[in-house]
Amino acid sequence: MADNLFALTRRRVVEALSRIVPDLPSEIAARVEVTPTRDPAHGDMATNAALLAAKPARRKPAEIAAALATALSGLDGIARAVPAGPGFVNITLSPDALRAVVPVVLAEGIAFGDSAIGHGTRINVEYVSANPTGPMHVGHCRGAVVGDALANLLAKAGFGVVKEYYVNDAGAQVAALAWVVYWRYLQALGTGLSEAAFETLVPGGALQYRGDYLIPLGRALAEQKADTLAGPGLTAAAPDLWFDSVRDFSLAWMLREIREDLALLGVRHEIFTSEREILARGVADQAIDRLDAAGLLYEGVLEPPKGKVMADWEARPQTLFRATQFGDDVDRPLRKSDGSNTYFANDIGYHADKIARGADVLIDVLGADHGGYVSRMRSAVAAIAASYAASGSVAFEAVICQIVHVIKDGQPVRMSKRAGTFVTLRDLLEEVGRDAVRFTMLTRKPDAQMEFDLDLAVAQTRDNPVFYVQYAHARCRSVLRAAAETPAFGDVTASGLATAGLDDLSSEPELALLRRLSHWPRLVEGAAEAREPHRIAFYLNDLAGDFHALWNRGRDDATLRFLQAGQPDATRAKLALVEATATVIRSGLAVLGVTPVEEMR
RNA sequence: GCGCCCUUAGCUCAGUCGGAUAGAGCAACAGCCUUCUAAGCUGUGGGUCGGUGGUUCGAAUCCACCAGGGCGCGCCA
Repeated sequence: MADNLFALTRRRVVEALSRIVPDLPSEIAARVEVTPTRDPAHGDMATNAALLAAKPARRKPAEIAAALATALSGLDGIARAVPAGPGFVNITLSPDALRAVVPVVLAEGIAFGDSAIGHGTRINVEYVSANPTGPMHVGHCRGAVVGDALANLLAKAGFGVVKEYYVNDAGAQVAALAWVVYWRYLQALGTGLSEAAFETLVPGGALQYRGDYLIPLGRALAEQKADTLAGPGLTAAAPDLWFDSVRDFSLAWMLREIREDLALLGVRHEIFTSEREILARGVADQAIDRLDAAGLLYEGVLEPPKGKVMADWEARPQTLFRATQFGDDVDRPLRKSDGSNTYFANDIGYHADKIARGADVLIDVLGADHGGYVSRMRSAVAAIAASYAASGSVAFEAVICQIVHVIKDGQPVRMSKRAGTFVTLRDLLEEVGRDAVRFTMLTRKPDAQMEFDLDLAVAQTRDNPVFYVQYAHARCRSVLRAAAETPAFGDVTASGLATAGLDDLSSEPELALLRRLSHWPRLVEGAAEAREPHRIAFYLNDLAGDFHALWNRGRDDATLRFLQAGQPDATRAKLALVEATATVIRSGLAVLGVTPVEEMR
């Protein structure tokens, strides 16, 4: 039996259909679907094949459906196939065909559901990429979890995945960071300089990043360097004396903090790419030169944005990239008026680097505030792929993560450091724990705003999906532990149960659970193609629901309890189902990066 | 003003490249512990899928326009 009942059945449907409609166009055949039915009265699966074939065949859908139903009815594992509605064919599988999923799951373990639809296509998933100027906060967290789960999901679906973090360590923000840390350093030394006086020295005339979190950096720097970076009398020294070392010290510190936060969240990037390094290696310049050589750059003047007040706007010639040739609304500037690169220009270099390292698809997981950036990056990737990719083309995709509103006691939490309400990722982790954070962040479509209810995330109730799914897994493990104590039940490990006879599994709630398990490979493929890891969380919630329902039916009907004293064969069949359920839950939790719970007491 | 995203039950949200009578949880009401975990389960009620047109065998889904919410709009990242 194939891993994926739906894929197998689909092949059979297409085969039968092509006999009924001999000159079936291949593009029609490609659109044939075999889907789970919404209504159990419609059987296990339905196909739209006859509806699709009707037009090219110039025959009535019902007529083709009838023929298709007849053809399918005789096949092994199909108990019944009947035409229905406007031209569907409803398929009811034999119980044996449903049961066959169990030994497959037990043999494959959490690898069950692995798919080959990715065909090894190399996908680079870039996520988090928080600026190393401050601690990670709740906003970064969603992108981190979504990106990580998406990467896991794509890997499970057979893509060759690279998880990457882009460190923006070259811009003006990093310079601003260095200035603040230097100020904290002088303070730690006990400078007599006033903050106002110091600010007159700062480029731009004002300190940024005023949060207390930089005070420890100043202290550490003071311990490490004593007063060697300060001017006479603990005043500010000339920047060329201290700037590089303070900047490097600060970057290293912040990046270490970020990596620690990510580790606590269970996120592990394979590659950290430094913007400074991209610049130092000349990657950005080279990418821009190639765009220039391709005739895609010019000096021009952009129209002022309409409907937005820009007090200091004036017409200026700039180096522009012809993004409009690739579908963007407007051409985009690559150089600031001081001649340095825009963020976009450097990012072109970075994306060129990702392509040069070998990627067929680039996915950027971005916050909602970067939504306006997508069209220009897509244009740039299309333009540079021609000269960096062996195939000459690379797809660029963006997964946009909307804002997270934190709710506590039914009220929105105001993000305020002064008020002591938490803002950082670390606080969130301490409050609800890693698994709850990850799972909860994945219970919404990425591009929909979400409310993160702190109380719900740790609640031990049905409406908390984290708990509900974990509870189902714990119950599975509990039964298996109990079974292991009765020698008459035999070997109740996964491998021991893989050979169990399953004929006893015939009640409706058991069949419903089998059906759900059989959906898993199909669900993985759909979620991966749609880049929607939240579907995994919803599936697990449904699967847990089927299991809890079966569990409770055992209260009314003793024959549905998993452990049947004196009936080792029936018990082993049920235990195999329990083990398979636990395994698929673990398979899904692994994608989400959530640890399964063995016991809840 | 322009672009992108969103609008589904009282609330929070699913809804499979267009598929059958639009689903789940919460809240409300009625039931289920002599039992492998009642931290759970079962049932009932609840909908002009923001609005109006269009495309077709079929639209919550695709297209156009409109209303409401979010994000963005040269030298920030």
